[in-house]
Amino acid sequence: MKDIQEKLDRKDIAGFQHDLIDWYEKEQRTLPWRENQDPYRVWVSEVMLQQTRVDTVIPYFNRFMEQFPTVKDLALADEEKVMKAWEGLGYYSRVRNLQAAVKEVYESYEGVVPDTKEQFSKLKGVGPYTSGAVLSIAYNKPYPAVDGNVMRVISRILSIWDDIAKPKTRNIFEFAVDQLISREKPSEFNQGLMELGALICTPTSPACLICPVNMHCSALEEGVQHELPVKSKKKKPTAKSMAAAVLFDDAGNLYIHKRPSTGLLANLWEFPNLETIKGRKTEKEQLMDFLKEEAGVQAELGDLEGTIQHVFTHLIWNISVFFGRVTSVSDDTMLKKVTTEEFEAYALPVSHQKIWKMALEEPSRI
DNA sequence: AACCCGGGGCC
DNA sequence: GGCCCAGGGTT
Repeated sequence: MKDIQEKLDRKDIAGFQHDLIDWYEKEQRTLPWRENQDPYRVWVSEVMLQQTRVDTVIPYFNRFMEQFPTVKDLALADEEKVMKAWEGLGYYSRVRNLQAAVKEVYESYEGVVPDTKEQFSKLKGVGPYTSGAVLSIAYNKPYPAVDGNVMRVISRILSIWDDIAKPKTRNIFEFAVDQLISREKPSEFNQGLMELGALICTPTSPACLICPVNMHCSALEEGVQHELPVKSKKKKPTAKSMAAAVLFDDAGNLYIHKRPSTGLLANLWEFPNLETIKGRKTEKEQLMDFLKEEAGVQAELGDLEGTIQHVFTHLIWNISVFFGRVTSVSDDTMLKKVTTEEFEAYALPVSHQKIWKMALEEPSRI
């Protein structure tokens, strides 16, 4: 940390703050969560923005705020409705934790989002970034909010060569931002850093020529802006073969399954499916056995309708899709029978939305 | 410290 | 196809 301190000692911190904040106040984008400083709105936006781009978040944020405009609304909302509002955003534990935390605020803080680091950081799903971001933006408290954007910007400003993929590296950047941050306008400072990372100091082609803080940038001075930040590579995803069944009965009902409350895609709904293995049995036979022995339904399956590929960060699903007609259901089935109308209210992962889209394109088959 | 947890858009 | 994104929780 000593070398970082020496770099900071050589910086014109007041000038950097001024140039950054001045630029941010002029050039900031109009975004729905910037309409006011309502801590609940800021909080929801920060959770949605975790690992998710601004353009993706905007429509979700607007719909979410229409449905759950206050802490009380979200605290008392039906969990399935909340999941449905998050459908397609990914990282679904974010919204499960958010609702749990908002319930805590409703019950223990009279619905007022706490304004101290100690209290706010204890809430579910609130880590060092989110607590710093919400407390600075909504309550104007001078805490660092170090995300990927900020690590990229600061690694260039100070010419820091530590691997930002390593967890402990974030401490170096929190130390640096803690010394750089404006005590007068911490909200504008933090948002300015992130805005700069999004608009100017981008990963592969930083626009240094028009950067408002280019005269403060060590990487530019050294000509190494394209080499920073240093980030080690992640391993490639592994592939899994799956088979899934879109099942109807003669009354037109669908049969769906709720995923477990932990792990991948927790609490979301899906068409019954299993991981298939190469061997003597065909995929269709494995799926038939699974439906009968595990899922608790007997069904006649058609031929392979098609395949879906879905890529996660660490995983690839190759799903063979079959359509089928349910002939009998056991009492202890793990499937839920729903009408096609009711089906619309259940939150499905995108992979299974793709399967449903296949079914809608072949209505004669089902 | 390493791994898990989604999805989309850009190059 | 690889990389990145306004990260946090679990082990």
